[in-house]
Amino acid sequence: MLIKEILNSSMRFHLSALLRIESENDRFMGPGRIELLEKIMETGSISQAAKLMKMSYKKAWDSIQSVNEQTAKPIVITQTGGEKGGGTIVTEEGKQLISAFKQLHSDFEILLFEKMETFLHS
Amino acid sequence: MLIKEILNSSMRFHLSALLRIESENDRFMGPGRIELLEKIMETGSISQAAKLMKMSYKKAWDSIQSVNEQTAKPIVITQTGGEKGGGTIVTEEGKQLISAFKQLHSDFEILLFEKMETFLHS
DNA sequence: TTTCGTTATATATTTGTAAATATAACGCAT
DNA sequence: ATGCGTTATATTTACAAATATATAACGAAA
Repeated sequence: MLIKEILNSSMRFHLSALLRIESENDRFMGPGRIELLEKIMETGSISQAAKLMKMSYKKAWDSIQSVNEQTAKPIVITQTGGEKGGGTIVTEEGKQLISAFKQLHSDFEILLFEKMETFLHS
Repeated sequence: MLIKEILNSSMRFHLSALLRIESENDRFMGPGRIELLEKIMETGSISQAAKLMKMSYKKAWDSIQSVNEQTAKPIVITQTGGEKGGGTIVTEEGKQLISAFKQLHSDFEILLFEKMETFLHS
């Protein structure tokens, strides 16, 4: 008997996987941090990026702090004070990291779909 | 510049993905539920299985309830009262589901490792 | 009919995480 | 000097999820 015959046929099932890169103790990169970095690129500010995502400033700050602590080259550079009160930019290395992770992520989405088909017919 | 050169070289990074099968509203199957089903097979009891996993009985019961509600064929069969007070068995369909999910999961472990290598050298 | 260990169910408590709040520090510009 | 909007940091509050607790129901066996 196939797996799909065991499942409730009126329901639609799918495979989900929250893809993350982790180091020994800490998480390093995932969809949430990617979105945060992209919003920082757009706005030039941690606080505005957090607001756009409806994320607390503290969580946003902790996140970018964590990312920067796990890289040899800084991913974002923050400036306190100054003309506009300060701001944050994403470095070239940061942009490369975003791009590589998004590629990885989309590759995985495809794999998830393929593997689910195999599973249902096993 | 390669991604691996951006990361802190003294840390070890890996790709993680909590693999789950979900329906529209509910989760269906994941590593926790697989372990629970296996422990039920071993002990013949939800309460003993929960104790082995240090899971609350309620969570265990809710989980197997949820699984059974999402299948055409029952995955576990529970009996209330009787000689030993009752008990729970995993059906043949349940055993097949466990086997298929574990295969899927181990396939993915390999893919995760391979994709991480590609990522680091991109 | 009493005992037993289990399933079944509801309610209360605890715990952990996230968010909210408050405040200080910063540095350019006016 | 003062104001501004931001980063930086600590503390408090709120919420959600898991756990703990309590109790009823069950049915075979003694």
